[in-house]
Parts: sequence; structure tokens; C-alpha cells
Amino acid sequence: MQRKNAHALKKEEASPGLHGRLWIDGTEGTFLGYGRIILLERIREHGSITQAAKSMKMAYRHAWELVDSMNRQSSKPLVEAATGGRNGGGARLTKEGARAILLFWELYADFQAYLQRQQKKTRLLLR
Amino acid sequence: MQRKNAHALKKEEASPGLHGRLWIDGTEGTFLGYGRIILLERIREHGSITQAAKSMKMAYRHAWELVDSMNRQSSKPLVEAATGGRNGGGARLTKEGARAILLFWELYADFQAYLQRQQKKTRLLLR
DNA sequence: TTTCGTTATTCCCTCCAGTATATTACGCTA
DNA sequence: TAGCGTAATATACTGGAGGGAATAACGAAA
Repeated sequence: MQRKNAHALKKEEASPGLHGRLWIDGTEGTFLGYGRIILLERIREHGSITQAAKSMKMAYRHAWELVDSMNRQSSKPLVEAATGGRNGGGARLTKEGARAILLFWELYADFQAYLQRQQKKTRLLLR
Repeated sequence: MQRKNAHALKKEEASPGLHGRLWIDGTEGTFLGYGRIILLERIREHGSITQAAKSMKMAYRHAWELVDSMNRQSSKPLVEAATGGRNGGGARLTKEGARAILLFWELYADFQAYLQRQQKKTRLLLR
């Protein structure tokens, strides 16, 4: 962002027209946003914070902080992590985590449609 | 903002619940956003980029870059600036600039109402 | 008890958006 | 012509978000 603070995303390529971003704040700031949801999906897919972070080219440290932040702000943890053991441990999505993903994508899709509807109002201004 | 990224805003205090941001991209990236609209309003109010920037505690250099970026991407300039003269020059909003402010606040208000409507969907998740 | 890959945690570094500062260009007024 | 407050432009600085790397803790399995 635009390394944004609150909502960094790669580039989003800036096509002319209306754009927007959606996120959910909790008691400590950001709770769920686009990037965090992707991270949750990758954790579900790989069963490990390390692998999830690698798959997004994100530093493990950053990924862990995001997971910790989400767990602290959620009514119930979204991710459960275990250290040691068979393969060194791992992380799995809780039922609550899966619900969060579904809810966010629902909001997200609705929002994209909303932006599409509003789009036309901006056309007269741009070069 | 959000270093971010393209849409830094002061803090927005992160109250729990659904939040969002809206902006309009042009050919070179951001064209209009919340901060740029505030800047346009301050220019209209003060008749000078220097004073507008000061009133927002923004560096003149940054303010000037934003104005330049908006003018370059708009079909017609939003701000006209004059150097030298009576009081050293100044800057005034064009008709197009005033239209941009109105349009944006219209989109913004509608968007806030939209967020309000979607708000309830997030309640079950937060602690 | 050794091995292994993960989570958890610490410390340092890098990058860059925005700031700070300085200088020049400008043109009306007196 | 000198003075003024602004626009315009260049250069250097800064703070903080995120990255990189290193280390300890962990616990099942061989």
C-alpha cells in the first residue's frame, strides 16, 4: 500500500474506477481482513503456520502475529496450534475459524457487487 | 494507511465491528479518496495549498503532490494555482473540483449506510 | 536419548511513505 | 526596484511496519 498500515495487500493493480476495502475491527484493532482470511485458508490447507506463511511469501513471524491477534480477539479461537510431536506440531482451523472464512467471503462478495452498482456514478469525472 | 498504503488516515480508532474504505482510482493509481477530498475542501476554504496543508498538519510537499496527481488524472483540473501576484499567488477550486467533493461525499454517505446495514452479520464472531 | 519439524520468541535490518528543510520562480504592490 | 507570500522543486531525514535470521521449547517416534 500502500503498505498500508491497516490493510496492506499486494498491489490490486489500480484499474480506473471505484474501489474499496472491507474489514472487521475487534478490541485491539484489525480482527479480520482480506489478507487474514487468505492466511486462515492456507492454514487449513497446509495444517501448519510455517507452510501457510511460505505459500504466501509471508514471514512466519508476521503470520504468527496475525493468528495470535485473531485468536485473542475472537470469542473462540480460530486456529489451534500444537508444538512438538509427530511432525513437530502443526496448526488446524477450528469450527469458528471455518465460520469466519465463510462469513467474510459472504460480506466480500456482496461488497464487490455493491461497488459494481456504484461504479457508474464515477464515470463522468475521470479522464 | 494502509502505511498505508494508498489510503492513510489518522487513526480511525478501530471500534469493533465492520469497517471499510472507498476510493476512486485513475490512470496512475489513486485519484480521489477521503484524505484528498478533505484537502480539496481545505484549499477551497483557505485559497492556498500552503494554508490547506498547514490546517491538516500535512507537509506542503505531500499536499502539492496530491493536488498535482488529481489534476493530472481528472478530465478537467480540480484545482487551479497561481504563483506570484498580490499575495504571492494562491489556489482555488474549479467547478470540477467542487463537483468531485459533492460526488465523493454522496458515495461516502451511501457507503456508510451500507456498512451499517451489513454490520449485524459480524456480531456473532467478536468477543 | 536422539532426531525432527513445528510453534514460540527475540533481535536486528530494510524499505519507503511522508516529513523537514532549503532554494528558486513568480508577479502584484507600493 | 524592493518586498511579500505564495507555488514549485530538490535534497536529506525519519519512523514504523514488515522481513530475515537465529534460538529455545516442545513432544511423538524410532
